[in-house]
Amino acid sequence: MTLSTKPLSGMRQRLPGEFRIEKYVTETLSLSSVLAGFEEYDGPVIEPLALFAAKSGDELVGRQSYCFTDRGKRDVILRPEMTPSLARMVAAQGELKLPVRWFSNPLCYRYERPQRGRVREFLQFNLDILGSESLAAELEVILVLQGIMKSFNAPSSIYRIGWSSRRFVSDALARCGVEQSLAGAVFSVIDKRDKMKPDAWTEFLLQACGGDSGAAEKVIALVSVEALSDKWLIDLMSESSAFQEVVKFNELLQGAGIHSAVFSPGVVRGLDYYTGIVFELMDTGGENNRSLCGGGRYDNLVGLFGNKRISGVGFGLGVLTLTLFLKTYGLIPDSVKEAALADVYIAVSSPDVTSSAGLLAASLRDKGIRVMMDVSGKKLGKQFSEASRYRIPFVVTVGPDDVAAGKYKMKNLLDGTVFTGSPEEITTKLQ
RNA sequence: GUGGGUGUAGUUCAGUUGGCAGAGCCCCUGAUUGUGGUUCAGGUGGUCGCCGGUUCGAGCCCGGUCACCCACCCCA
Repeated sequence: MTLSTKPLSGMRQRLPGEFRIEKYVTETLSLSSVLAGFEEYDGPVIEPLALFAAKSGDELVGRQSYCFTDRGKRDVILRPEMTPSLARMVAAQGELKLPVRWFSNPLCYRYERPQRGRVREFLQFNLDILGSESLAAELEVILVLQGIMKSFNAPSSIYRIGWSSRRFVSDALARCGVEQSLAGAVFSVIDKRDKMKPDAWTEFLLQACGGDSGAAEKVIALVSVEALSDKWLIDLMSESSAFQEVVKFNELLQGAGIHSAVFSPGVVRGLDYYTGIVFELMDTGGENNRSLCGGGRYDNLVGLFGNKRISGVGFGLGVLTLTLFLKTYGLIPDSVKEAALADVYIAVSSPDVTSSAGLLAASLRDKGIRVMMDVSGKKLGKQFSEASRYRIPFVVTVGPDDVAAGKYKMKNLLDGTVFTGSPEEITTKLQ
């Protein structure tokens, strides 16, 4: 039986050309994080199932996870996300100086059916602040998010950061007359608003409200609110501390110049552990109908590991969805897509001088010059083709005569000129 | 888990009413035995996803199956 040439469905396999682009994306993410004083960390790929069962949500753990029993009879899971591991790491370190600002770029796993922008093994960039209760922490992570988009040269017209507050929406639903027991169902109906036809959605909402049409109408009014200055909203929420927090955060965002952030009561986020401000980053065009990034505040996650209560705020960002977004808008630089593999190619005209060519290659590399030495043994014309294909700008030819003379010819493939000189002179020329 | 689509050369895809398996690109060779991109000439490469059925004859029709893609669900 012959083995398949394909990897398992949805598993990550990158040829160099694609890997170079992914690397550009992840390195840019890291740079933006470091620029804001964040430190990188990592955690285990395999975790106890219980770590996720508590707070991540039934759908994620029950249906979309890689879980199995290991040889020690432990129920384990390939991490579907990073945040619970992060919470544990912070909970275990009594000596940590709070708040911590950490980021990571973990491979995560979800057993879902693959489609555009969604696979089973994926990189999910994470950035979090733990140990700060202040809204400044929310502001800081969104500032980093905005900085990331800037570093990719994405104009603010092509994306939108929608934000809301779980606490605010719960409070508002109660004031709209939605029973406490129905709030969860109404949450998920709100989340689907953009994906359904208005009539069908209204009907769906009415059901979720237990047939209470008065409450349903108020919920519709609530999610239709476009500005926090809306008079109906102010009347409804005047005495709500969650509303005051939302107003306050809006002022912070506006004052900090984050104009791509828009208050959207419809943003709820799927993960169960979010408790306060939540946000997501969407492509405003139609090509990528999925959020690139989602995040928010979680108050109770670290508490799972003891009586310590540490509040956190952060976001996860799909490297693959971000890459698709960047490709859609032509934001992958040509220098990344068509990077030269070396500064100079050493063409070898005869096997007799391979060692001399190697010596030259090594001495150039010692100076930090990127050198690709021919290993094909093909004739010179082919070796030049090879150099050209790799977009290498210079070719040094090594043959018996050159070795004897101690001087080599170096051709500039961009303008066709030829320079002849000793290894030292060539080094100088290339530096 | 649900629905739709596609499987033919390394790759992107044509393939007429069921009648010899095709093209572009890539790759290789040569024109040019020490100098690339362009051009020209030639060439390698296929169990038509797999199994079965109908037929004198199946890439094409029928049944099954597998794989992949897209969308839903969910989410990054």
